[in-house]
Amino acid sequence: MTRALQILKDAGLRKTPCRLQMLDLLLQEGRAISHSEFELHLEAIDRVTIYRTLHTFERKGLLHKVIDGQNQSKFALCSHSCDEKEHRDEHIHFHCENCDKTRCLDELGIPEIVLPVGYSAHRANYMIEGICAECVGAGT
Amino acid sequence: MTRALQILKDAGLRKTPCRLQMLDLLLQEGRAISHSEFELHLEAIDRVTIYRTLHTFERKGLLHKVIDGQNQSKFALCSHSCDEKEHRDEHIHFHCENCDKTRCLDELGIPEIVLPVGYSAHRANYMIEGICAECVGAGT
DNA sequence: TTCTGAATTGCAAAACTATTGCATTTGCAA
DNA sequence: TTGCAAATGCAATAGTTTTGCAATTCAGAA
Repeated sequence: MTRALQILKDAGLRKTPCRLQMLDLLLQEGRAISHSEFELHLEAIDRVTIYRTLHTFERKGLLHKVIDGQNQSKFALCSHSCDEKEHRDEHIHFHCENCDKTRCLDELGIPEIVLPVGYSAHRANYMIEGICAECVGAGT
Repeated sequence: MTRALQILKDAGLRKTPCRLQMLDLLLQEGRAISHSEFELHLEAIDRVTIYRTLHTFERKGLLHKVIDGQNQSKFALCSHSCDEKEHRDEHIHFHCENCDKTRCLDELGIPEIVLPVGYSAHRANYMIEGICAECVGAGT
């Protein structure tokens, strides 16, 4: 059984071509992917279905939305224990200004901050923009 | 001379009603403001002019774009030495889930991170979501 | 103060991005 | 194999941002 199929089963979701292709792309690329990029890779699939699948995956805790600086939502596979009830995404994201790819730096936790009195935190988001390892030294 | 007028002069920009009103709102609120919120407050001004003014201000180093947790762009006055050439915005942003307002926590610097080998950072963005001091204890 | 050119604005239209409704198709368990 | 809820495709709608262009406005020079 493929990895994608296993993910769908674990989430209690039906196996459909759209879902399998989207998971395959995410697994293959290992980074956050935008709706428009899915659209390019899944030619036979309707735009709307991709939107709906993204929402379904997010709701089931399979994906988390990544905010990059460009007003574009991207989605990355949750690496560990996310599910319908509890959604944790406490790592740093990196957006490359050269190739525009966004990656989760799963190994880097977000440093805690002491907030001013009166503020209480639920969630934190740490985004770094720069040049990624693939682009460094590769010219522009 | 009003504060807003001084800002425009320093930036070498012409005085126009739209610009003055936008700066006044930013100065008065002391937080990041979205395009749609500007639109509500500046009734006689065209949407497109607001978009263009935001771009102009950003380019001149008067504003920095803040991405809140909903992937909505908001704009906040740069507090110190930003200009056309150098743009620094190295502080934490806080987005209140209750009132939806976004503030710059100017006094809180962004903790530095040691990136994996090969990555180089230009800019960092640290966003905290939670409940702000005004909303805590005020019920929902 | 008046004039003039460049900057700025408003309006219309286009380009994107995202959502909704509904009829049809599909996956899966009984 | 069949039935039905889930998922999809298509059309339409809603929302956001950008672009082109003509008209207006600002600020410095005369």
